[in-house]
Amino acid sequence: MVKSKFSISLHIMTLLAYYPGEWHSSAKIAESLKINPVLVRKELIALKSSGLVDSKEGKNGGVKLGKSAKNISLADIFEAVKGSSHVLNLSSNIPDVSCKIGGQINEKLLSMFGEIDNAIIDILEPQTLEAFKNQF
Amino acid sequence: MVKSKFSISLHIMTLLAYYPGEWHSSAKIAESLKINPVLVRKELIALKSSGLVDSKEGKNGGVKLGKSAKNISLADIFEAVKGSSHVLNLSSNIPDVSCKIGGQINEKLLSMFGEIDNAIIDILEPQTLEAFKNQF
DNA sequence: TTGTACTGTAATAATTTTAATTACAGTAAT
DNA sequence: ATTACTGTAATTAAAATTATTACAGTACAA
Repeated sequence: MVKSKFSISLHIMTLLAYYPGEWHSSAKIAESLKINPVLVRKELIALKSSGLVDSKEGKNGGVKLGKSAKNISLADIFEAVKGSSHVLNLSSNIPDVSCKIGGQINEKLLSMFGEIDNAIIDILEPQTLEAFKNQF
Repeated sequence: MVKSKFSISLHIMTLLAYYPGEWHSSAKIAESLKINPVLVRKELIALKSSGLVDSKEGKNGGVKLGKSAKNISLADIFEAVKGSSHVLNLSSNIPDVSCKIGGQINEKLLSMFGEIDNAIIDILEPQTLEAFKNQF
């Protein structure tokens, strides 16, 4: 998981929650986040497939929340962004498999990464997008 | 925090715990992890300054655990690696500060990142390096 | 007292990852 | 038809990560 994607997606979702009911174009969102519109549209792919946002093509199109901010938790956003990856990574190189530790450590690490992801989900679960946007 | 550094440091620490009492050279460690020896020595900087490893210069030098694996938790290693950074990051660009949300979101995100780091520490705290290395 | 095998660290190069840009087909409103 | 969007692919640019090279400093040991 790219470490800054959660920040970007949560920022997008907060904008949508702050101005509910409106269709937001990726260009306007990108202007606010100061990132490229194509990157916004790419971030939206995961959020859409999780049902967190709806999009409309064509003139006056854009994106809006797929459900009420009260019914979206920050864990929902985190899980959408994370997908099947983890917040932590293995080393890019495969360790020496002839070594007792090197041959087995990656599987142990991967299961630990799953626990770590779940610990993050647990603390984000009770936090709603509604409450988050109301801070602003 | 670089996402793969925890994996690298934990692998190093596991090797040291598996063969306690010996001085391990960065070259041997690097060979086992299949990474560059200089990268190993750089990883060791944080582990040394946290007292988790001792090092010895000169011939027959190397590194070994700074204390018993029973007294090292995986959280100790995580915190050493993490330092003052977070596992998640802000977007690399500064959002539009004239926007109600853009002007304030980074501080909210940073405090959330602190909570996330702490949640990880909480689940790693009860896990000792001794128990981890005994899996192999 | 010299050779050997290390750490520590800096500087640079190579590689990989991430983000930006360009381009354009498809869609829908007007 | 024109305009303003999404969706997506392809390419380029920039940034981050990792590897490599180099060498001063240290300690052991012949």
